[in-house]
Amino acid sequence: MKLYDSLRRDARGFEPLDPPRVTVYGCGPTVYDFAHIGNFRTFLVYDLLHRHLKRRGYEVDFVVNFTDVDDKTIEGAAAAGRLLGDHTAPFVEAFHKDAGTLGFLPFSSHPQATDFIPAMVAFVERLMASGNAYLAADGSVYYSVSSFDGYGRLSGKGSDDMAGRSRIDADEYEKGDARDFALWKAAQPRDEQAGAVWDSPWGLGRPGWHLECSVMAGALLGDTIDIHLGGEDLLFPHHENEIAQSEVATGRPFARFWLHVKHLKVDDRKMSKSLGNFHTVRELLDEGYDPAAIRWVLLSAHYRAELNFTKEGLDEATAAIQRLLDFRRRVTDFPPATGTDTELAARARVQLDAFGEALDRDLNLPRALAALWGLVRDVNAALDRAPGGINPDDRTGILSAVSGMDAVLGVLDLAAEAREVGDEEEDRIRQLAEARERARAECDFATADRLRDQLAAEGVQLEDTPAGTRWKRVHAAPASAR
RNA sequence: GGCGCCGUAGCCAAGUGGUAAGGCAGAGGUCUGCAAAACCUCCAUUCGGCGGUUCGAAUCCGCCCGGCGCCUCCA
Repeated sequence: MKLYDSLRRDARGFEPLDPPRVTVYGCGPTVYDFAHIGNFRTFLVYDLLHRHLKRRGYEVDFVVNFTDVDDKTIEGAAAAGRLLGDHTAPFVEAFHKDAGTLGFLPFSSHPQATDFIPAMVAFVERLMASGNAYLAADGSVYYSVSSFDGYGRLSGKGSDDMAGRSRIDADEYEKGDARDFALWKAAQPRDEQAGAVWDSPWGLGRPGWHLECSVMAGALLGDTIDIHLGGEDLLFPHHENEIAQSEVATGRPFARFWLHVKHLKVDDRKMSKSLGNFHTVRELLDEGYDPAAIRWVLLSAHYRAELNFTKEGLDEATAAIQRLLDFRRRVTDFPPATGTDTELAARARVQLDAFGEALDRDLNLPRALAALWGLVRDVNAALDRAPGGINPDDRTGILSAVSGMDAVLGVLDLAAEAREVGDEEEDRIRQLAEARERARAECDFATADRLRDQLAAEGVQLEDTPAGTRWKRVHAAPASAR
C-alpha cells in the first residue's frame, strides 16, 4: 500500500520496519474539553488506517495518547478549583464514550502523559547530557534547536530566520534562541494549585507538550515508529519538535511515515463557538442524528482534502446507510435457488478487491466507495432479473464482500443497532401492518394508507413486495434538518 | 510578511498527461391499488480565469482571482 508522507512530501510504498508488526502513534486529544467533530474527523482517519492495516493482515500496535497536562488542562483545573487529574478524567471518559458511539476499533493503548513523568525526566536528562538542552535561569529546561541539523525539514519552517516577526512573550526571555522550546517547565503558582507539578533534578515543574509525545511513543513503540499521525495543525511546531528531540536522543529516525489529516470546516467556515457551528458528537446525537451517519460523513472525503461538514451531508449519509442496510437485508432474505450460477460471488470479489486497492492508495475511501456502490448496483440488478432465487454460494460471497468492506467502513452494524426495535414494539408494528393488510385486501385503501402514514410518522416504513409486506425501521430525520 | 494547501455538475466528492469515478438531488420509464424499495435511461465537450509546455493537460509551468491552513494553544 502507498501512503503519503508529509516529511518527504510524496506517496510511496509502505512496508513496516518489522513485519507483520506495524507501529503507529497518533496524537490524541488534549483533555480540557469534549472533543468536537473536527477532532473526531482526525481520529476517524486513525480508525480507518487501523482497520485497513488489520485487513491487510498486519499486527497493528496503535497508540493514541491523551495530553492531560498542558496549559489548557491546568488552566481549566485551576479555574474549576480542582486537581488536574480530577479535571481531565471526565473528558477522557467522554472521549471513550464518543469513540464507542462512532464505532472505533479499540486502539492498542491510550497512554496519559502524567503516567510517564519519570521517563520524561530521564529523556530530558539525556538531552542535557548530550548538550542538546540547557537549564534556564527560571528552572525551565529548553531544547537547543541549533544543536539539531534536521530542524525544519518536516515543516519547512524554522531554519533560522523564521523571525519574520518577533515572537516574544513572558516565557521566552530565558531562551537562548527564539526557536528553542521548553522540555520542562518550571512550576508556576497555578501549576502547584492544580497539583500539576512533579519533582525533577531541576526542581518542581511539569513536562512540555512536545516532550510528552516523544516519550510515550518511544516507551511504547520503540525508537523508530512506522507511522506517526496527527492533525495538520500539529505539523509545526509539535511534530517538528518531536523529531528534533527524539532523533537527537536516540540517534535514529523517529517516524518513517508522517500522515497529517486536513481540518474540517463546518458550513463552509471554520468551526467556532461564536459562529454557532461548533458540534460535538453528543450534541448531534441529542439532535437525533444517527451515529453511523456522523461516522460516514466524517470519513467521506479523502483525509488530505478539506471536508465541509453540514447537516445536509448528515442527511445524505443517513440515506446512503439506509440503502446499504436495505441491500444487505435483500441479499440475506432473498429466496435460495440451487442450479443458478455463481457469477455474482466472483463479481463481488472483484469489487471487494477494488475497494481494498483504493484504500491501498493512500486511504482513498471515496474511490473505495465507488466499488461499494458498484457492487450494490450490480447485485440488485442481478436479483431483479433473477426472481427465482439466489444461489447460496452467491449469497455467501456477496455478504462476505459486504462485510469485508464494512470491516473498514464500520458503519453497518452501528447503523443496524441504532434501528433495532424491542419485542413489544415489534408486536405493535406487526399488528398495525396486519390491520393494513386486511384493509388492502378489502380495497379499503384510505384505511390502509392511514395506517401506513401512521407508521411512517414513527419511522417505520412499509414495503409491499411480491413476497408480502415487510417493514423496516428507518432513522428518523431530526426536525432541525427539515 | 514567510511556508503550504485548495478551487471539478444544483449539492457532496474521486481523478496516477491520453481524452471527466461514485453518491445525493432532479427528469423520464419499469414495477405497485398508490407508494416504498429496486432496476433502466438522461443529467459537466468540461474541470476558478488567462497564458505557456506538449501530438495531447482537470492533471506540468507562470500570472491573476477566490477560499483555507500553519507561522501562538489547537485534530
